Amino acid sequence: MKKGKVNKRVLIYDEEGLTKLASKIKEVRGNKGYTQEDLAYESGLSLSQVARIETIKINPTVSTIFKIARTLDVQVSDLFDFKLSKKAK
Amino acid sequence: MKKGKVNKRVLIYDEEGLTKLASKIKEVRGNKGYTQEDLAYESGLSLSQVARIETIKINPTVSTIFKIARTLDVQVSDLFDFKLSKKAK
DNA sequence: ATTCATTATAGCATACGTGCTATAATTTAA
DNA sequence: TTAAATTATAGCACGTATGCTATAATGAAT
Repeated sequence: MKKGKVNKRVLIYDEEGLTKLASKIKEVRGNKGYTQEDLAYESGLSLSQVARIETIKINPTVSTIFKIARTLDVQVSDLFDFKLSKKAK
Repeated sequence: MKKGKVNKRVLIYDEEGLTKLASKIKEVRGNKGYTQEDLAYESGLSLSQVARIETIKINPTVSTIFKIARTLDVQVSDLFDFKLSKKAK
């Protein structure tokens, strides 16, 4: 055991889902002819945040995704229109 | 794009979307015969977190929703199967 | 009313999501 | 190539999502 802190928190970071979500957002944004800056400005999000989401650097909150969906004028479910692999049991 | 207008820091908390998401999760969880504790245990989330989501106390991250979807064995898009009102422009 | 199960609330510590400002890297246009 | 547009990265401050532990409220069962 390492010295110092012991209880390291297991972080919730679903790489598969975040990767697929990022692809969806990029896809829809591109299809609408929006730049990251367009999306950021119209949604009220920061440009850095949009970039971080699309490059899978963070695990955004659902309200952030709601803002993106509203701005891109798609259903939220459209941004989650992919399948996750089954969890291990 | 448009510049010169500073983005005001606004709390990101989409009450409408979070309320509908909470309803969906409760609905699906109930239909599967899961208690909050079942869902928490199997997903690896804390019971308090599940309760906070269902009572709309927090704005969860998407990875948290991915865990719930996997545990309830539904598509993520099923948990977002609702419409948001159009954004004001 | 009394148990039992389930759901909701509360306080704390800590990791991290987010906005902001800058800068770098990459892509596109000329 | 050069310049411009677009995307990506980085560090900081602040608020919050999350786990944990515990307790309280609610509901169901008759």
